Amino acid sequence: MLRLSKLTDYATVILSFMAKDDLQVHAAMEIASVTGIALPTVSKVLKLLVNAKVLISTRGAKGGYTLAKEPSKITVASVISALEGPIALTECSISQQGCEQASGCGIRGNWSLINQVIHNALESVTLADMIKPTHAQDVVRRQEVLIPVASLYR
Amino acid sequence: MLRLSKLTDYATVILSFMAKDDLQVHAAMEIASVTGIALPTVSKVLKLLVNAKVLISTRGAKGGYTLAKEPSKITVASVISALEGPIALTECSISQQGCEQASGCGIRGNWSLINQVIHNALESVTLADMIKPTHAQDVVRRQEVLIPVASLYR
DNA sequence: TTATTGTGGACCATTATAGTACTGTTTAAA
DNA sequence: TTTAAACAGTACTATAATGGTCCACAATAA
Repeated sequence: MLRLSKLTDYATVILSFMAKDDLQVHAAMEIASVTGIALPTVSKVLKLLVNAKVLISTRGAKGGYTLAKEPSKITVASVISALEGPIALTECSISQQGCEQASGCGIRGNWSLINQVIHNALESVTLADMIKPTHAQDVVRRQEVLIPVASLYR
Repeated sequence: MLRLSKLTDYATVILSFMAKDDLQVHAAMEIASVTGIALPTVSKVLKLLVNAKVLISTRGAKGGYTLAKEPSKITVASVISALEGPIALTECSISQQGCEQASGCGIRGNWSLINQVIHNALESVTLADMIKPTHAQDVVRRQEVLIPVASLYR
């Protein structure tokens, strides 16, 4: 369904929480309790975000995670690719290998065009955009009770 | 990986074949042998495309499938949603139900914006666009050997 | 009436995903 | 120097989604 994974969804929730007080160090435990996502799962997501250089980690006591850049420089595209690998709708868009062989297939070239459009769309939205309210109604609703993300998936 | 399913990929291959001689009726068997996709799988895809009103089917002997509209009026978005359901990146974009409850979550409103952008991108590309060569190099390569799609997935 | 062709549903094997656990490494602080 | 806090890496399991196949049924042209 052209859907992104739960982990990616979690990542956006986690990052938007961290973006609220940029620069501050957050431990995995803290993030888990605030977001309502289980600790091991939070850990997994954070690790992936560190590998993708979206976050910076500090080991040891008083350690934790910080944003690697300011929210306005973290793109949605980078978050998605951190969690799900390269953004590419079709198999052949990733491995040029397979595509070369099936070069007779005219369509495949055009998929890359579509990929480009989508990638641009995701590249143009940043974490800073994600945390600011879009619609008037959302502003109103923001004052309501905050429900843990995990409860959505049940 | 934000990837669309194999079946969707097959659908584009099948549709692009059918678009070459619009109006003509093609039996599932014929399509299977031309594309190199197994007959049962082709059938499955065709059935879904009929349900989504992308194709029209004729039963009985000499029956088969035809495009329901001209290629320039069949959008990539309609093909994708035929195979994979509604195009929506996040869970809450589909079921307003769950989203209402978690209205405190500020991010979710912004996902719908991204969804919109992507949907528009996919809506703007038609089957007619898919079958015409995009890049100069593709035109050259088009003369090479044609390899069945199925072989890409192995 | 018969052969041909699509329809609908059910089914199973394979793979991907989500979630968890465990062991190791680093470092602040006592 | 020791200890506890916190991240790192890897491996594992259960569940769900996907891909692929098959069969009994319905429709239609010859």
